[in-house]
Amino acid sequence: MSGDDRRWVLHVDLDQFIAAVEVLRRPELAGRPVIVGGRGDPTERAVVSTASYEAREFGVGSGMPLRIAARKVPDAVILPVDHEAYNAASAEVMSTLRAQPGAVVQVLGWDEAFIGITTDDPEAYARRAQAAVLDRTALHCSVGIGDTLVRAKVATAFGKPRGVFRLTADNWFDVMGAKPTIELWGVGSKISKRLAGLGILTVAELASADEGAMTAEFGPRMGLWYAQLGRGDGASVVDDTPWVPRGHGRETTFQQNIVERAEIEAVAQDLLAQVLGDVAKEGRPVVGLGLKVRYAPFFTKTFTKKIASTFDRDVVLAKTMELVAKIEPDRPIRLLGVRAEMAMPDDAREGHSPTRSGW
DNA sequence: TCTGGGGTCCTAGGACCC
DNA sequence: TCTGGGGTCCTAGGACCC
Repeated sequence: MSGDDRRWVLHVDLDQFIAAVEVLRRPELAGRPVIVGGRGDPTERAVVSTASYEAREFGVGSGMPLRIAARKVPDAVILPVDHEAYNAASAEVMSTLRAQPGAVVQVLGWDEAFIGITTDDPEAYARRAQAAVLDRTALHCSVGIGDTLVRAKVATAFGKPRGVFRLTADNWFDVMGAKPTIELWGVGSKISKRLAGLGILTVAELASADEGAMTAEFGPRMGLWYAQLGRGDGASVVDDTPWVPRGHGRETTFQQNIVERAEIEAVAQDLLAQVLGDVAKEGRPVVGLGLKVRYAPFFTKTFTKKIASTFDRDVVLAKTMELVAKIEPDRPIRLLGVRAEMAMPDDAREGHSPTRSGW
């Protein structure tokens, strides 16, 4: 250990993770445009989960309707989503990261994680982590290095693919200051438009935005949060406290819109049974229910209901059907979703497990 | 061109109580 | 009569992320 040891946040992000996992088990696909989404049938209602870099050249990206993606890349290989395969690959990646010396690992999703470390050479540490992941899983990743979680997360994009990039208070404004606000993590199309309405177009402008104007527009919490985001400031401690899920939900989009009451009720019961299966694994009681309805062509409505804490399936079913009864009759729906909120254990009170507002 | 599925967190506004 | 004030809980919806 030298006197230059400092705490760093690393953000590790696998490159085209889902497509890469598919290519690994089907090596003949290497170099071809691969698109993974839905059940792999581009005539169905579904969207792209991940496209390989070869497919991205044609303008295909995550979230795009599969139908459109197939049209853009006529000779693409289109594959169904295989959760089990990605779970297994993800578990190997995360265990490799946890095995790095001194690493505190906070998993963000299938294909990304923060690592908290103390070192005098974060780039060297990042390169060793990349090599370890490649050696163990044959998957490539990019690493962002930062002095806060936000800066590390944003840095990763500049390291892609297979690279390393460092973003700290020293170079944040040089790198990000002139960029549009939508490039920040947590600012999407809606918020960036509202910011533009306040005359805030760039990250630098957001960083120095008037606090009063921000809280007036977005509320006391989010207003200050967005301004902080513009500065890249915020938490710098990686938290490896195990995640405690707040609830579980299932939803399904119908290939043809449905309207029959009996059919809607049957689907709701089926979704609820799946949800309760997931909930049962947690061994925690249900304290709330939610029903999501997307009326055709595209208008979403949600109904929620708090209930007395219960494990009783009949009670939960009856309460769910009360929500189903609120669905407008004779109006075609394209999506139905059911969600159950669970009681939080005492040791996972607010502030204990990580939350976005803590970043 | 037509928009999945699984999540989290925040806010506005109404209901209700004292 | 132009109709308090504060607090809490609940519902619905918005926004974002992977």
